[in-house]
Amino acid sequence: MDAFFASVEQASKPSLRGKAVVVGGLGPRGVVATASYEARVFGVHSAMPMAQARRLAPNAAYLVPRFALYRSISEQVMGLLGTLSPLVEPLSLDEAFVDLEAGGRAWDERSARLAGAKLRADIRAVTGLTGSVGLAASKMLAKIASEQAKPDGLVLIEPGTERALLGPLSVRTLPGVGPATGDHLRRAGIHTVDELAEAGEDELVRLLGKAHGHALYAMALARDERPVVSERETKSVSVEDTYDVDIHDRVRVGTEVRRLADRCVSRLRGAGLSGRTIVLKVRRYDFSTLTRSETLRGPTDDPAVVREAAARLLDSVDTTGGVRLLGVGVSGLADYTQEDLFAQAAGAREDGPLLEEPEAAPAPERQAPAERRWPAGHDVRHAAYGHGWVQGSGLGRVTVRFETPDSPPGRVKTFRTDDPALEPAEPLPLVSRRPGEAQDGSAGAGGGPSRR
DNA sequence: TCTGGGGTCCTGATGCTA
DNA sequence: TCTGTAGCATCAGGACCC
Repeated sequence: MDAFFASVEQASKPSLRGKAVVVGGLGPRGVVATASYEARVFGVHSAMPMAQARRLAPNAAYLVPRFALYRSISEQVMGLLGTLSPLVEPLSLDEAFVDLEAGGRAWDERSARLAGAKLRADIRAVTGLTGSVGLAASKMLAKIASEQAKPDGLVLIEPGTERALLGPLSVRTLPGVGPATGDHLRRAGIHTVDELAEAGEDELVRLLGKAHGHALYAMALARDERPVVSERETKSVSVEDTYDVDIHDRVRVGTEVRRLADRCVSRLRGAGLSGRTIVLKVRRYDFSTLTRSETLRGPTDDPAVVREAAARLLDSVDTTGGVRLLGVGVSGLADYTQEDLFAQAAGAREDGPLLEEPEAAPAPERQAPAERRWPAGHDVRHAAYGHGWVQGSGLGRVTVRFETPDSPPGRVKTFRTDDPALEPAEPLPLVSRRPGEAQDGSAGAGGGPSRR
């Protein structure tokens, strides 16, 4: 999907269509999750600090992500992919590989193109959004093709042309080559995929280590035999919070770690999992990050056990100077719990039950005391004016634009934050459905094989 | 007012055990 | 019984991805 989060926001808010939209954390330490193509013109891109984005594009709309909405749209799109093949490998909410051969939907260039074009039309019909399709003989090449296809396009890499196409591209084009590896290779005089291939396997292994060296050499020769895997087991579950202001108080650090442990266990249990290894993550005031872990005798999903382990790990960490981030994770997962953990839990169990927290609970320092919160971009309903979304709030006022996905751009009104006529609302569907129409979007989808 | 959150995979050091 | 070693598990950190 193209600029997925920002596109969803533009589809649901007519006044933002064609405008620069930036979705991400709005706190002092937020970063950009997605920028619309209009915002990218100003140099705004993913992972950029929000403060920098605001300097570059002061007039853009800044919105917080609405993951529940994105997830529901993602499910519609994945449903469409599922009609193409039993082998669909989601990479994220907005990306997936599809093995079209396994679905019997494509057998040559023409049928593949047809399938890809139909898929793009179906995505647009069902979600109102644009998606790009990369068609190729391997996952690596399909991924590169889809990057080239964005936005709103389709690119097919013909068999036999792969090496000629890859050769002149930057090594950074290859999946798995990030800033560090890119720098490493540049210092060795390797800039392009051709130069990577010329360097030879032994040299790449020497430079980058065994696994990365072999893998990169194979990719440079356009060799990628990795299959599309539809079922992937979760390997770890973790939660972390970055605090608006560094925490110096050791007692407070302990409280936050317990809270994170509970949230982590909550997620673990929600997934029906338990785990053996507890991991504590601490990012200090100077951005240095350290992790400490402890492996138990058996898997647990007991909040008291995880809390205790996290507290023990915290004991071994120096937090003087302050911490900006804390995280708790569990790995070594199993889909059962070992009841035989009495010895470990004996001292901890009296700590009481899991403190359930709502998913979007704000960290305490972000929470305005006893005031209703109106996050930018979230939907609201007003008794007199109908459906709208929060354009901004502060100083006891909230500004709302009244419009819906299929209305023209709407008018703006400002209310007191405690106005009883105003209440939070569920997002509306991006594409209005006619009576009797299928909700799952599978009607008419018969797409074809494309790799993604 | 630089630098989120949730993941995966790899590497090297270290210690245990057969 | 002692010693050397191969292999494995654990731990910490780093790179990468979306």
